[in-house]
Amino acid sequence: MKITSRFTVAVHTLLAIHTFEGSDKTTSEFLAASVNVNPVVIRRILQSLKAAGMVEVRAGSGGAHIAKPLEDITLYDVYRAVDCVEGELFHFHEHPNPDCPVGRNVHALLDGRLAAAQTAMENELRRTTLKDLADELPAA
Amino acid sequence: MKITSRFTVAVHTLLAIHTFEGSDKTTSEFLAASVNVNPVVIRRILQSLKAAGMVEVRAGSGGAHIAKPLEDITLYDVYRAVDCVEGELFHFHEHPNPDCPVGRNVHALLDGRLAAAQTAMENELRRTTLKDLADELPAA
DNA sequence: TTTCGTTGTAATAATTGACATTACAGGATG
DNA sequence: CATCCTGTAATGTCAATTATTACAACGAAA
Repeated sequence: MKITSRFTVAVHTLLAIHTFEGSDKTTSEFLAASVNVNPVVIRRILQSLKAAGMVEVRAGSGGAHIAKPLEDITLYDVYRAVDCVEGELFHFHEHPNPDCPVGRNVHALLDGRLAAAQTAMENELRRTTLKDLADELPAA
Repeated sequence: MKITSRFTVAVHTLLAIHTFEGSDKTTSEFLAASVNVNPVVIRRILQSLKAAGMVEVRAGSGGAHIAKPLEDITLYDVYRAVDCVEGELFHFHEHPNPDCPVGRNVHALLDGRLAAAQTAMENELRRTTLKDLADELPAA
């Protein structure tokens, strides 16, 4: 099982807007060409990013723009914005047998550990900002 | 997107074998009753655990047994054994536009960071052994 | 104000993976 | 050899992802 590509597509999209706004009209179609997905996919992701206050999208005239300094957007923020993982990363089998001492307790035993693992991953995503990435991009 | 429940089912299964072998015949059907899944699911997971040297399963006579000290089995080992995540946790969009400076470079920019996040999660799983869990189980 | 390019969003389909379930051949043991 | 089991293939269902078409609403410019 993999985390949906919405996440990497969203990061890609933000970097592309940053790179091209000013020189090009960053429409969903333009962005879709860089990412190589359907423009509708980009529009939906832009909606999520807009809801998170990261971009501004103009309805009629077209074009998306960065609405927040890149150094204030971490990979974790994007990950959250596009909702890659609803709630828990690990999937529990729902109905262990309550009449079994193991079944009755697995959930409690594991929950904390699994949450810690997920948090460790998420904290690692917090360490990178989009500015870090933009700075490493060769000049357009 | 969630990581398959095979992982938590496998941990549950190992703990159940540990708890009941000696007092009960730990057949796939018996274990399935504790976890509350189909016995075939258990048999398939037992195959993975056997391949990883964690259990021994007897073909004709029935019953699974722990084949390795619980303190030598970490959550990470189980996670690996059942192959929750084939390779990379994060899913990349496969064909970004190579003619775009962003498309050409996103992969390289992100790969290291995403791998670090995944590793952080996996390292956290290494911190818990099945013995830790078994010790916290109320006596059968 | 009409036109034109874009966004926002619904509807639909294709694809994929998980999990359940049935079925049965082939061990092991009394 | 009769009886439990395991090992595994085949099939079905369900949910989530992504692609794609279609179109109403919107904004700016002619």
